[in-house]
Amino acid sequence: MTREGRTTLRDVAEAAGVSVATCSYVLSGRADRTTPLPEPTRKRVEDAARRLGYKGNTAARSLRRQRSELIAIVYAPPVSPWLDHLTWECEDIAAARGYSVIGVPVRRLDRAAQSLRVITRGHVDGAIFTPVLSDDLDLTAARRSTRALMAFSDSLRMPGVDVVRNNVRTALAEATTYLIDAGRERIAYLSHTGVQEDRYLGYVDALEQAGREVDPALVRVGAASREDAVLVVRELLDGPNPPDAVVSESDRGGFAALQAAADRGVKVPDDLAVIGTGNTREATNSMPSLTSVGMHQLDFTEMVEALFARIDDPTLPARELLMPWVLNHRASA
Amino acid sequence: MTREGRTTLRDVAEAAGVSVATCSYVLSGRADRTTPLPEPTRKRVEDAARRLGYKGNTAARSLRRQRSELIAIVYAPPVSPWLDHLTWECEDIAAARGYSVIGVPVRRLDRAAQSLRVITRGHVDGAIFTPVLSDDLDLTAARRSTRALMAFSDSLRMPGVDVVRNNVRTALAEATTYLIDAGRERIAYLSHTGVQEDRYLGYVDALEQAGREVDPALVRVGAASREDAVLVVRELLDGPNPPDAVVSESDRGGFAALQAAADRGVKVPDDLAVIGTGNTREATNSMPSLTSVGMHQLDFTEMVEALFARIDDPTLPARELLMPWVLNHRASA
DNA sequence: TTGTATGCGTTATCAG
DNA sequence: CTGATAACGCATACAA
Repeated sequence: MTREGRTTLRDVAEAAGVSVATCSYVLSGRADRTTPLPEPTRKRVEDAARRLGYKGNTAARSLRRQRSELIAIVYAPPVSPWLDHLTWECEDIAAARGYSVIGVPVRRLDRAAQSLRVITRGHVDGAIFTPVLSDDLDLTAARRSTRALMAFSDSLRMPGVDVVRNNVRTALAEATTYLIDAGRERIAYLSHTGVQEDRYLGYVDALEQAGREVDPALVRVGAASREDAVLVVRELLDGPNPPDAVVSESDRGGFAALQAAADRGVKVPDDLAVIGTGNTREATNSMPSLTSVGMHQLDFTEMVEALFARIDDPTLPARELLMPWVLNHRASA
Repeated sequence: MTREGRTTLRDVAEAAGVSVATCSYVLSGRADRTTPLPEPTRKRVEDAARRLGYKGNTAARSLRRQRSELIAIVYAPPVSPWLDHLTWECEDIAAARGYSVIGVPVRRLDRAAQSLRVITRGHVDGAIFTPVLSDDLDLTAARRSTRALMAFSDSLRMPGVDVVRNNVRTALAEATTYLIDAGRERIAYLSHTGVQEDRYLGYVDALEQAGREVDPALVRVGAASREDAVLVVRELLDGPNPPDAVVSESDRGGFAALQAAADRGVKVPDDLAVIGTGNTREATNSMPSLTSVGMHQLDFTEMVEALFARIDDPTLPARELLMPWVLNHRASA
């Protein structure tokens, strides 16, 4: 042990009676070299490494190799099942390639630079920016510091970064239009944090196209959690002019609306139609099941593969992946 | 730009016409040196850095300084509001000290080593292991590789790692006993993933102390998501011998029980008492509000401070923090 | 006040 | 088949 108790490669080398170069070769150097296996010494090294509990040092390794074998998922709390799903699909694919995945929470935009240091100064080989953030953050620094960048965004267009288009705006317009066509008169909009501009605009688009005005009293900013959102919807329902439909920016808000309706004895979908966003798996199981705008089914494989393709070869032309959102009809609307 | 487009300190030095040492001094070296400020050149360096978009390189810096200014929160999906809360409290305190926080998801225990490489081989200055994981993972490697380790666990006892005791087992026993004393006959237990052994044991303890047997039919492993849990509870309620009380390992499960009861027209708490675990903020807002076992209020400040104290001085004696769980009475039981 | 030299732990290159 | 040796990018002690 050299300094602070951490076992270094030199410790292993001394214990095994060989050079550090040899240790590095047998321990980390892929056996892809011409020489197959130096059987006799190999075991000595491996034993020594195990005995000393050698774990390697990522900082040194990635400094030398210019690779960290790490990818990051950048997200804005609160967390969601959607994020969970994305994370585990990433992890599965990453694990198969020897990569690990970390999450990078960005809570406050004014502090984003600090949170993103892992990306901008660190050595993350690739990063995925989830929906809201892709549009609110300046990704130039991140792009220069990583081999690959993937962003969920319908507007972003940046050389060298792959992007996932969700056509959120048109999808929410479609959902709203569906409600209009079904004869709903007072369609409320339940937003999340106020930043998901695109989704809200889809709602506005549909109203305008139908020659209606946006009623500010029907547009509510829900809180982060489901139970908080319930309060908001209850308030709506208790008001003088309750809505006969709710479009929510998230499934979470959709469930909240269902729950608030149940609390107040409002029948869904007869008295209140509810449409969520995200099309999470839970939408199928709620009572009643939740009509939801979103990907028909969650599958990020293609996206993650594309990320790794670019990690392997950053000169690849920027791709534009389509993961279209559709209106998934269920019982609530 | 030296190699692949990343601006290095040398680039800045050349552009500014000074040495790298000087650049390092003005850009990163805390001005704690005796000399206050070399005003004239300083600006030149800073300008050059900005112009070239210099961002530094964590790998090199932490290799040299033996510090990464990074702390990790290790968790097992699914994510929860609890985790969100912990994360942002960490982030607040961390930001004030120039640190960033990352999340490390550990989905599969058999792949934990891979996921934890960031901790064991990487340069994370400190790590927080959240409840379930603290007991299922071998933390020795992690301890040797970080300056500070904090674990939520009632059983763990490891030199050099600080630990948060929650007395989960006795707390869940207390909750169950409360139900027994209230005359509940068939108390179901809704578990999460089957691994939260301690919580379940609390339930068992209480039953045994009351001279009752555990009815396997009343112990259900709920799914990860809320809507899945609803299905489980509905099934219970539809069974031949429905429970008159539910103890859930999480608030999520508690909400699910409330919802299932509403679906089935079962009155809470008259026909069915419900107690959740975690005492999340949402428990106050549900309808009816959810009685929940957990910290009276979520406040991780002391814990995070302790983590940083150990980062500053790893030789500190291991601390044992108490964040006692109590039964928070509300309308559902 | 600024520059030179050295090393952090690892891997890649190239001799022996 | 193994071992010197030289970087990777940065920060510090020390010399100028």
